[in-house]
Amino acid sequence: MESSSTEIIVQALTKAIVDHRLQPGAKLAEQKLADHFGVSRTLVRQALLQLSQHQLIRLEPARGAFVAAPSVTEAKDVFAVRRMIEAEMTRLFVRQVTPSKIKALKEHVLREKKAVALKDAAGRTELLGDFHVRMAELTGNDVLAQILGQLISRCSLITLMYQSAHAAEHSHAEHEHIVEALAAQDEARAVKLMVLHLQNVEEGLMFDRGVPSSDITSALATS
Amino acid sequence: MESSSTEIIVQALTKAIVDHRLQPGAKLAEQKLADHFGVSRTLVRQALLQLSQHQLIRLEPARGAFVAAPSVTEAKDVFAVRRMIEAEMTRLFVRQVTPSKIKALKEHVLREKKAVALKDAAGRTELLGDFHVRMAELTGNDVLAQILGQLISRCSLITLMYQSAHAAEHSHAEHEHIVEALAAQDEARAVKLMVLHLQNVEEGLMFDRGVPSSDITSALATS
DNA sequence: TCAGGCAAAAGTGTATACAATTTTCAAATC
DNA sequence: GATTTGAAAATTGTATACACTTTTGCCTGA
Repeated sequence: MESSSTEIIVQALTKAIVDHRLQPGAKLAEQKLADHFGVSRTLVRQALLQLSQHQLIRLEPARGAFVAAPSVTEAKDVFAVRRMIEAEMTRLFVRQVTPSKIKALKEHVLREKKAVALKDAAGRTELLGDFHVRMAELTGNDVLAQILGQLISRCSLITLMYQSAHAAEHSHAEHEHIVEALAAQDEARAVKLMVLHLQNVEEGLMFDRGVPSSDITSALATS
Repeated sequence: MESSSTEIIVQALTKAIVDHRLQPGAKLAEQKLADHFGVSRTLVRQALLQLSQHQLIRLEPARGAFVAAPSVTEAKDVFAVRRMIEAEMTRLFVRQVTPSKIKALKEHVLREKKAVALKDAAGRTELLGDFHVRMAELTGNDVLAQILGQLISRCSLITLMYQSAHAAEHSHAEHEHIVEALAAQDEARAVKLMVLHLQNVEEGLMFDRGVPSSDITSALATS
């Protein structure tokens, strides 16, 4: 079990969903995916089961798999949990900061800068999320990194549904400031900046704009 | 998809693992489970895949499924994350506390008292964990409840591997004190008690005692 | 007695077959 | 023209078949 074929399908679909190539509400038919990946439906179903546990798709009994369309409530809940975890994570990070850890974060922020400069929307969103996961990994707590990774991938979907075009550049600048505070071992400032950063990201989302019904979206996409 | 047969198998195996009827390291052969539940291996495999994502079992390629045996490092990581989340959760709870929420928690603590009195070890462990999930649910943040639920079920496995016989009663008393602080809307005290409680639980675990190798355990268990 | 090796048995990984349900779409009815 | 109906097509849910890997256990030879 735990074959790598299944893992490849999960990765590919995750990327397609997070990159917004598959719109929220889109149907994922098993046989079509099986043909595309050159495997049987068995492996596709394994992959879909995993994706549903990651909350990236929704499985409706006897109807199939659909790309998830997180509700505004769910979006706010995810961000609330992220603030809880990341505020404490930031404290933990400051307490055990080392030059090499700061170096690792600075290198990551540099990659972000390049992605922003290149107007690479998909890669940018991914890197902006990875900053937080990288921080978690650097604390040495694997469970923390895993839990946060889950939340971030759910955020990606939310972000891509609701985020305005210009909000992303803000995030990058805020990451830079957070790293500075971490380097200075200024716990209070680092925590404050992190919480503020997450609030900014959440507030930058346009929850007021009408969320397109998934069915309508699909209809328009195929017409 | 998402049939209820699979869900039944997941529930049954989860309970068996958390209740310690299946020891860490025990092999879960697909055909035996299929026979036991009266279904084909297909559904068993779906269930095992889910359990592996919940970290309750380990899947080894071409070798099969084994009940997870969390390492000491992983145990400490899980508790560290729980402290992060639950400290903030307690703050959130106090800020939006209502009489009916306190009532709900008090009723839960009462059920704990009964389980402790009855020396019902399995039900006791379950209820002690559920206290924290119930708190999360009462904050109205479903994502929080879901994430914490995951961590708690991992803790159950850890607790059952390492917890001393007498540590459980402490937890119950501490839950009572936490509820009192919540009812008094004393945020600082509630948070302090919660963090202390989690530290006590973790320190009550006997990490120093030799962790039996899973294979040896199985061998001795069947002899 | 014990280590090594080989064949049989058991178990997992993937594909396919078939049953059950949903979707589609055209014909019939109002 | 809109709505209902019903059969065909498509799709999902579950079981089974088969290839491949691992485990088991006996047999051999030192």
